[in-house]
Amino acid sequence: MNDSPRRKELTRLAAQLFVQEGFDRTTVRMLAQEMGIKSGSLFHHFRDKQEILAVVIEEGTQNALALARQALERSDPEPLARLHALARAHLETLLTDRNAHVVALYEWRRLDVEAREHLTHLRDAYEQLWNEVIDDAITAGLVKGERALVARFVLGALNWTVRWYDPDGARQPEQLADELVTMITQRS
Amino acid sequence: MNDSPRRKELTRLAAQLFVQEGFDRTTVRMLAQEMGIKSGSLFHHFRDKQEILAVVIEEGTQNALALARQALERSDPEPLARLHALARAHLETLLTDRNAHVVALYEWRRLDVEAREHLTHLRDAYEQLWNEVIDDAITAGLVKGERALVARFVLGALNWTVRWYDPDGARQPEQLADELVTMITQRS
DNA sequence: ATCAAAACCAAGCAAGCGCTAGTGTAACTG
DNA sequence: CAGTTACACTAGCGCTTGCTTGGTTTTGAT
Repeated sequence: MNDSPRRKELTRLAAQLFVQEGFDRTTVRMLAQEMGIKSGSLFHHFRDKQEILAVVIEEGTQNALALARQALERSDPEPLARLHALARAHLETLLTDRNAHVVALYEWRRLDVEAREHLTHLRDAYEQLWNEVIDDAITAGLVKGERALVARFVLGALNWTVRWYDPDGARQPEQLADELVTMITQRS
Repeated sequence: MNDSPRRKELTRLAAQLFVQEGFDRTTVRMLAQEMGIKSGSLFHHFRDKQEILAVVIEEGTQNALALARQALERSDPEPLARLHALARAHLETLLTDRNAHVVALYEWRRLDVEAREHLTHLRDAYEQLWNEVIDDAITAGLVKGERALVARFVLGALNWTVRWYDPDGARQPEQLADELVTMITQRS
């Protein structure tokens, strides 16, 4: 189908409900009510319930990928600066576009096979950015460890923030990113 | 209810199904079939479906807590040794008792209020162990950062392993734990 | 003013859901 | 041996689910 503005808005609402209730417990009737239409009308915008999930996750991932690339382009080419930039970009999308990413993290397994394959490619592209940046950081002696493991540990630490981060708290996403980089980099 | 050996076995099977299908998509009929009984008989062992989830998570958490305490008791009292010991214990339970922990991580929100409160206390007790160990590591100058943030980053990195770790791969859980500790500790 | 496309609605189907009621039976317990 | 308990069964109730159908209204370009 298309990507009309109406559909964008519906997707945003769906993401919110999926976070609140979980994908399986969110009924098409709940979705429709939140959108101010009847449950039957929902299938004019989306082929089926699964597609809504796929669209929510796709949009979040595309967004993250775009922001990460932008951040790297604008960054100082020094390995440490790039590491900071990518970590900040990651946390910023994660915590502002939070709903979509929580859904991506928690409901990934509910995607059907085709959607999962498509989105896996997107996610791989995103992780490739991390691999490069971390490779450089290790080569420069900033970080100790194997690339593959470091990347996974770092992404784990960052993604885990959606579980405890309080947006109303005093701390900004950037500060979190800097703290993480501090933790894993060696004193020069 | 009790904690008969039969119930233990049923719990183990339930955990496996919950991981495969997710809690909501796992029907009582599926559970019963996997257990070799009819769906009605299931409610002789568990009050309702929710209770099965609670029991699965409780058992996993109790196990992790016991193992962590044991590991700390046996460990050399040096901060670095304790950090290693706790990380190893964490990954060992996480990856051997994997099903229960995946359920705990993914289906926590499906718990009803009472169960969630009870299990939150258990989890807090577990995290308290981490807080102490990390506090000592920071004081000893092994790790840079704030205690609260370091603990959350480390737990995130460790828990994330359930998403990518391949038990048939060459790497042992202990090695992973050591790699993580290497990454976050400062060269002496 | 016209008319196609887009958006919506009322009604409901077929399937599946968690759970209950009532019964049978074999194994323990006094 | 009578009584109790543990465990399983059959049958199905009441309800919700995702989705379809067939038709109506709204919108916007010409």
